[in-house]
Amino acid sequence: MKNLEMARIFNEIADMLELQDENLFRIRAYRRAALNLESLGEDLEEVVRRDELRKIPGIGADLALKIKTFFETGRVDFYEKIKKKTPAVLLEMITIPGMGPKTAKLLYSKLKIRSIPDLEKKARAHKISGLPGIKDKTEENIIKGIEFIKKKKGRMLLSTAAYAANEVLERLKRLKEVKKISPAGSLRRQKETVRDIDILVISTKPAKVMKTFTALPQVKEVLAHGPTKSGILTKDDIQVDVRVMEKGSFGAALVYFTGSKAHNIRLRKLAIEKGLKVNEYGVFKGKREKRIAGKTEGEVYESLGLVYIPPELREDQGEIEAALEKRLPKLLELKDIKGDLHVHSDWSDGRYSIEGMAEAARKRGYEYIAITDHSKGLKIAGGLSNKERLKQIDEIHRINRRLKGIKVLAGAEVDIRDNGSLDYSDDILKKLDVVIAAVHSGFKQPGEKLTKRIVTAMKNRYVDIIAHPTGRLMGTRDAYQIDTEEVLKVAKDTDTAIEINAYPERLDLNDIGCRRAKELGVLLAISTDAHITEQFDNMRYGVGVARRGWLERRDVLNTLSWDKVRERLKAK
DNA sequence: GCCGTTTTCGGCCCGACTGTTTTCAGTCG
Repeated sequence: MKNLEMARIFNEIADMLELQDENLFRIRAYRRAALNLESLGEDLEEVVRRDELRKIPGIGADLALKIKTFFETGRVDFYEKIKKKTPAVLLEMITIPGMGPKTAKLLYSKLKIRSIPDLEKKARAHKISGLPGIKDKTEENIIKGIEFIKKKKGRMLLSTAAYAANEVLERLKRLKEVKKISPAGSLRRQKETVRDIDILVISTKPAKVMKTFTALPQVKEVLAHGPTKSGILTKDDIQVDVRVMEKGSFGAALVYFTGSKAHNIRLRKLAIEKGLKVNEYGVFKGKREKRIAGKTEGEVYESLGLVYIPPELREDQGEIEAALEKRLPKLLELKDIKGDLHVHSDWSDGRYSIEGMAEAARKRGYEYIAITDHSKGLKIAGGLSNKERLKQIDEIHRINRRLKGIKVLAGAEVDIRDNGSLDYSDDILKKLDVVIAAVHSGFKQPGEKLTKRIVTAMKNRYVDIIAHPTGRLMGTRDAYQIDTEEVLKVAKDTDTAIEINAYPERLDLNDIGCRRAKELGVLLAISTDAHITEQFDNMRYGVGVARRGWLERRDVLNTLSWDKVRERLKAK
């Protein structure tokens, strides 16, 4: 898939045009196109082949031609040309927080900056202060900015952000001046990774809130401290921004701070078409700017002729059109989940007994779990031999007779071997209630081979679910190069469910894949892959992915009750 | 550079904070 590469090129073109002081809207066009390529559900090359590039929002005649040429020749001439003209150091300089194209160009031309270390050296030697419009403070900020990018870790996992946000929320909630508080931003949209944490506070005493926030014990550095908006860096180098508003603006502010940016832009355009104006304070009408909405999010959407759009959909990926036509999906909710179909016990690499896991699941209100310990080939994870597997099946049957209030399915996470065959023979597989097949080796094999292994596994009549289909571990390992489209199509044909693995590092299948799966009529199973009881909590991240993928209850296998899920699994 | 049931040309989202000014440009989200 070259989708991301194409997006990167467009983003880089936008950066370079910005350095050339180009028309802002032309720059925005490149960025918008890049964003839409990043979130494209299918292989861009397929779209080229069908000659449907211009159906992608933000791709017009010019960009379509650039994409087409890129696939034909492997290069984009305009990109190569502009790149030659732009000093590479300028592109690096604008990644420093607080430094935009104007400052970067000024420093470059006046001081002949050659590299970031060179810039740092000159800043520390006070060569920068004294240039037009620049004094000591700016110089200090440049040094700080360079230090920041040196240690910058990029985006954090959603789970990390949720934890950090909660620590700040809990602290601020204790203030009597805080009337309402809500996380916003990509955290609220349940994006798989988050850059920084946005929090909205409703209070009539913003100064007090700002003062408390910037003095919290977890603060390492105050990045900004204004009357209603402040930003801090925590001791874990996580940026948290808090904005205080009055209660009549709560809904409008929450829409604004939740984003995404693309979604907000669409809302504001829609408002203009209706003679309205939207900002974080509300929706305003007429010359006298009378506020007609703002208190709740529902009110804001309604005033624009839309039904309420859940945060997870706010990406300008068709949700606005769907809301206009009142055909938004009724998204899956955590409470719809009736059980967990991928759970490990101490028979393989889990920490707790089968009963221990079952008991914890029952307490969560689940009707069932599937114990799916590893198969014999995965020795490192304590995979079960044929004999042990049969013994475990008997044991699970015994436990079921004893246990009240929850059912345990006898399952297995069966290794897909190098040739696509499975790690147990059919006469063992058929004794299991649920068979999950997964790739645990050969991650670097060519895409065709990996795809073929998974496809072959799905064609086995006993395989019910494919676990973590792309194998990615965010921050550690990229997705392997499988042909997702092919996998999904075969999943549909063979009536195999695809897993949404809810491990925060995995979230695999991801949101984009889920949406495509739904379009193709593929059933998903959201599973925690829990190795300890606490990991059952990760279900909410899996549900987050599903919601971002527009999934409804009927699209997810484990929303079915015990009887139905058993029937469904047998039917394959 | 994109886009169109008011437009194929002329629009294109909106505001806070900072550092430098003395009314605002630059940057960010």
